[in-house]
Amino acid sequence: MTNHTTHATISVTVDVVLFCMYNTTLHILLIERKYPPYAGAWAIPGGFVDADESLAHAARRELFEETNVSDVYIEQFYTFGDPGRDPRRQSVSVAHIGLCRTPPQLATSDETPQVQWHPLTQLPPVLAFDHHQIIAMAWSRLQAQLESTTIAFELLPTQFTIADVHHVYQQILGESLDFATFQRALTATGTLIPAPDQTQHHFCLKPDLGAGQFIFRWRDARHAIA
Amino acid sequence: MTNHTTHATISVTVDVVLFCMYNTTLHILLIERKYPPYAGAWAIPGGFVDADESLAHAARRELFEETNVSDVYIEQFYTFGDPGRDPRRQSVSVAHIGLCRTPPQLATSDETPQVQWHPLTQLPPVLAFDHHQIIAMAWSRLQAQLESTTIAFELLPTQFTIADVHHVYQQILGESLDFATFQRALTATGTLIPAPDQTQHHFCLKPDLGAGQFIFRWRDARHAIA
DNA sequence: GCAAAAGTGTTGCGAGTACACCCATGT
DNA sequence: ACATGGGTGTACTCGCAACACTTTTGC
Repeated sequence: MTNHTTHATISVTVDVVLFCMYNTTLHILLIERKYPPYAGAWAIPGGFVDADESLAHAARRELFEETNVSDVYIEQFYTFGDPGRDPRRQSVSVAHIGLCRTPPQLATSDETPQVQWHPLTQLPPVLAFDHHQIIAMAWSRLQAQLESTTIAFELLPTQFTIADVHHVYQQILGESLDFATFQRALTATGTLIPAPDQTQHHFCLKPDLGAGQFIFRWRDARHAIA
Repeated sequence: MTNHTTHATISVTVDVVLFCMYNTTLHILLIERKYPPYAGAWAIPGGFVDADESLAHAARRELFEETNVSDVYIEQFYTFGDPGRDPRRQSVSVAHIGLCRTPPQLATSDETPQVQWHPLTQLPPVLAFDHHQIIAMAWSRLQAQLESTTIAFELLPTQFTIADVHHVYQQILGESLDFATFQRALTATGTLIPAPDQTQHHFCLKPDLGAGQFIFRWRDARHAIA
């Protein structure tokens, strides 16, 4: 912060690993690159940060421009800046996790001929840049946050059954969980309230939940993650 | 990643919140800024990323140039990029946690008239830029990692007693922990081995520990964090 | 329509476990 | 001062099974 000499010109980009429940399994959104480098390869959406724009805003904007997806939950999780990760120039990518509730309407643009959901367990063997690493880290971060945040509910409608939540947790963790125990642990968080205008069995999250108010205590889930 | 138009020129900087046990309590390293903006205010060390340099390398280099501290553990934790966080220009700061084992020899430079340890619980009321927020987030991340990583051992010599570890954990969490329970939980991780060339009561970490191999299971510690 | 089936939420129980607390011992 | 173990009582976890209720399905 005190260096007054000239410094390197580095591009600042944002990338988004967008998760969604699609056909009852966890998918992420990939686009096909039109131009080199990695022309024809699949990549996660992303692009340059504009002037006077926050990182989260840039992530949402690029996602919308390239895939027509809007209204998603966005959360930054890591920044990738190894020299050589972009063969053209030195570039730093602030990577984000994106979660959306129901598969939104996709649309291609001039720049992105293909936009498609891919099952998390069957990704294309080669991806552009270091995107394989970014996706792996996004998934692992998503798993780690299940215990302490309500992040999984961003993959569900605002009203949901406990069975829905159970299914999402199983998908993210990649293992099956005893339902009764899951249900107890979930209600024990004290963050669920019955959905107002719905038939039975539907709940929604308490509004204005602060950070750290959601504690999902489940010992064996922690075992499995580690 | 596909945008070929010109884009904003954004500075990429790194900042380091360097933790250290100093006089048996947890301190962080601050420098006094010499030039505007925030001339005279305290700040965490940091600066611009050079050409063909990784982010971690930049963090280590800036830390050394500004404070003469080297050989520290560095780990990235968040990137701050709100417009306006630097009044001069749009700038993105990739923030890092730094941990060092014993208070190293400090040295000022032309650019940094003052380099000093500050107790984490008594920071100067005003800090440069958004550094207060950065420090708060670094501390909270450090706490969260105690359960699942060996990060706390980076604050200790390579050989240590269990009481040393106990003390560090208490400092980071800001609360006292029952020693007997702590000792049992720590040895239960199976990651400690007796120190080779030392008198009794000294241990060191198992070498080549992989990620996820350290699980510190302690219910009430989790209670307190949340 | 009606009965069977499937889905959903809830409760009880028992075996095993984790934990806090205190103290004793050896080094 | 440090590491270690014992002992105890409490509280909790988890998986399994059973049950009540609703919605859907099939005939």
